[in-house]
Amino acid sequence: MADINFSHISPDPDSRASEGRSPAPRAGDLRWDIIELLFFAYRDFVGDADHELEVFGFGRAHHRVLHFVHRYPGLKVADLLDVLRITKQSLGRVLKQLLDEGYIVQKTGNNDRRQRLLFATAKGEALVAKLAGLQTDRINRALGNITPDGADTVRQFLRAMIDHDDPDKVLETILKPGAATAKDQA
Amino acid sequence: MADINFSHISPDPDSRASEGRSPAPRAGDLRWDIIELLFFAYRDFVGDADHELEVFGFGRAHHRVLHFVHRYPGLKVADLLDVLRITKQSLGRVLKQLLDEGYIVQKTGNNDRRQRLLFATAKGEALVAKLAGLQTDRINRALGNITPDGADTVRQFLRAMIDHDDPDKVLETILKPGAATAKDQA
DNA sequence: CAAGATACGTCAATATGGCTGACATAAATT
DNA sequence: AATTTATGTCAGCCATATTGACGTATCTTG
Repeated sequence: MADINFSHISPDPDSRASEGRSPAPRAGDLRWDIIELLFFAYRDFVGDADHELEVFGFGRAHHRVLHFVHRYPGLKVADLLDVLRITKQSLGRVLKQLLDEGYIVQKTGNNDRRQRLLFATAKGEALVAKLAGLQTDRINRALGNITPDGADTVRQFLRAMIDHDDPDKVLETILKPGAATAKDQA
Repeated sequence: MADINFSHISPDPDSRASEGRSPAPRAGDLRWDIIELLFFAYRDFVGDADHELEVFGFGRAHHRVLHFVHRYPGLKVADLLDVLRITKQSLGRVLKQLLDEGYIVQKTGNNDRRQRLLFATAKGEALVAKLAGLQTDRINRALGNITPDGADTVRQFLRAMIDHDDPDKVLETILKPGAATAKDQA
């Protein structure tokens, strides 16, 4: 049945450069290789969590909320909106579910009692750790043949891929120069 | 007004490891740093294209279709479904728009006349190149302070993040051992 | 050649997760 | 006291994904 051998679908002529044993790319060349690697890598990376989330009746949106609440305990709703870059209404639906089902709790702010500071419950911690575990396994596998210096290079690359203008507050802590994470700034 | 200084939202205790000046992570540690960097990096990476696509009334889905049709000219509909991992019905809408508006053309397969081989038109090529240009600019900026060997490390990492079991045919060409892209296998 | 499998297209209904606009309440600020 | 801020919520819209069913052209096979 005319077994498709894909000889006819190899990348087309204008992807001619920046490839092979990575010769220095000429100006104007497009980074098709890295563009595609990012697509597939991210697809499979989030796929790990997606499968597990289905079991709980949650989606990617719930994961993002739970992740940042876990990582930055006491996050305000407004901060969460900044980080996720979605509207209050979109967040509302997802957050309500996580609250109702006991993955997250709210505490009234001490200084400003209008604020609802968000915290993950034990149940929430357990789920987010499980999801991070799956993703960590993938990352560890991927870093398997890479030296510690190489891992730093990967971090440096990812960090530099992020917009640095007008960072929200969470992003600020992540991007603070030099450190691998915000923790080191405290 | 109680300026939020985020001292209270620094990453919580169980993210205590695998950080700093990347000490070798202990077993069981979670890669919170890379998980978050991937999230933000990918968000901004696709954001570049998203903004431009709005101008054309297209979404991310159109970009993905156009990208792979451009990169692998003569791609069959079935192959596209494999790569994108969406259903025929979902692809249908998006593909129809791209066909109707002249970004893609179909040609009946030579061997198998049931197949509709897909090709980008000049108009399609122009758009996809524009989008790849934006993303390439970001990648080049990110690789700015990284050596050629470091860039290879980044590629190696991204490649290793991808599922290698049951690869579809496009992925197969990308993952073929050693080479940076499929082109080198021809 | 007839039967069945395959490649593709499409209709209909549904879910998720975004969006805008409008409005309400409580608490802080001025 | 008036205003602004932080949050929540109602109502509706849109994009993109899903499943299931069905139709048609074409290739493969008994």
